[in-house]
Amino acid sequence: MPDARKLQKEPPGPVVFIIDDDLSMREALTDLFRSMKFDAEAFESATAFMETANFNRPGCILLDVRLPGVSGLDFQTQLERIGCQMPIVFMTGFGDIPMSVRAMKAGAVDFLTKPFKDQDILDAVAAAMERDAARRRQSAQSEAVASLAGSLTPREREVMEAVVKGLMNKQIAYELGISEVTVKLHRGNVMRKMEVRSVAELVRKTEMLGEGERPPVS
Amino acid sequence: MPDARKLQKEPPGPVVFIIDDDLSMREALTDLFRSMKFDAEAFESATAFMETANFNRPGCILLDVRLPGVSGLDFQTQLERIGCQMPIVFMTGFGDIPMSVRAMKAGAVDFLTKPFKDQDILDAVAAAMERDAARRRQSAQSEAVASLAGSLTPREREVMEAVVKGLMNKQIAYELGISEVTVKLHRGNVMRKMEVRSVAELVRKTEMLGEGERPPVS
DNA sequence: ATCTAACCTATACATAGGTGTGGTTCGCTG
DNA sequence: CAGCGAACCACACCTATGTATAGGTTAGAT
Repeated sequence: MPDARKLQKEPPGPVVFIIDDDLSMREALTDLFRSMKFDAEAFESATAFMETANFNRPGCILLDVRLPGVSGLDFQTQLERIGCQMPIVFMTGFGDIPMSVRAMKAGAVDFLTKPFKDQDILDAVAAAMERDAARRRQSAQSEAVASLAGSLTPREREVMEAVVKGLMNKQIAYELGISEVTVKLHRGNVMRKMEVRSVAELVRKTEMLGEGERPPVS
Repeated sequence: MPDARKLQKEPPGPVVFIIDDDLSMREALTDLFRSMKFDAEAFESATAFMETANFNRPGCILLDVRLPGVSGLDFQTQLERIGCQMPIVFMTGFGDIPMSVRAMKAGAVDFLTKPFKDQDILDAVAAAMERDAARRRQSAQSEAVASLAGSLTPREREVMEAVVKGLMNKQIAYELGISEVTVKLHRGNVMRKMEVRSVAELVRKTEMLGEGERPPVS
């Protein structure tokens, strides 16, 4: 991750990224959200957003379906693929049902038809922020665990997996072809490095490992 | 559960419940699904469905949005409230975007606009069946665990909770105000009744307890 | 060549967990 | 009241786990 420093320095306040080709809409929305507690940044196109925005910030995206270049729906797919998990609220003046259904199936928070009331978009953004915060909590937890697990040696990892499977030391020893004392040694290291003091805690921590991750890019 | 016997006797094949006030549509869909591997049952209205259908069967619901009496969307809410978790595929000839979004947010599998191609509804139903099967697997597992846990005495349950928290026997003994030997006794009973042979397994089983349930009705 | 990390082993002791036998008490129910 | 199940305790015995000490080998880095 080459831009880790940049991410660290970002302000923690949630931001609303507005992507719409209509200038007056961008201004209206920017004003609206700044009048609330939120940061707001507006972009004219998907490419402008991709070039400028830091999409690892806490926040959400307000996305117009009809954009110059790629459509909002395709852009949603694109964001998904590069690992941007920011919740998306769609807006459209000329939409149809299949479009909205596709967006919702792909995980959109809401799909608003223009014109909408201020309250509608505020509610949608609130829901999106809530979803983002939840995902972020989950993700932070699982990264913390992954970081601990990263300090394990390969052997310790094997032992840990066997322990959470419920195997006894002697079984682990047999399976790995080593002596029971060595298993105890590794096991002790695992407990220390994973910062747990019981098998129960260890099981719960390891269960968070296969969940919150999404490889950034390839 | 007064109708448990009835549920047991139902055939296991997945069924498509079709709810549409248009007779020709009902017939066409019934024929279509019967020509595939599915059972199909058609209803003219939501009330007819509620009176006749066994909605604990594996299957899904094809629901027209515009119905005599309650709307399809309200009916969705209603089903949710009474604990019917069958996946719903909406169909409509006269829908709008907010309608489809509301349905999708409430968990609908799909929202098709009439006229649709056979393949569209077949795909949607396949997805719905898949979702139902997944939910059913999950639910069956968690019921099996709940059943095991149901055979525990109150004290054994307390001990189990303490064990999965990672407490040691002596801590459990202190917290419950009993001796350590008694804790061991209860603990042994817990392991036997829950059909596990390690704390790791026990933790995993208990983690399935607060998930798959939904009280049928009040 | 030396150092280090990762891996392995052994002995020894301490603590934790599991099982069995036997017995007490209480409250409920036939 | 007798029987039963739940909950409790104790003693004894065994197994499993944890920790510490004191080593050993190997592969890769300095």
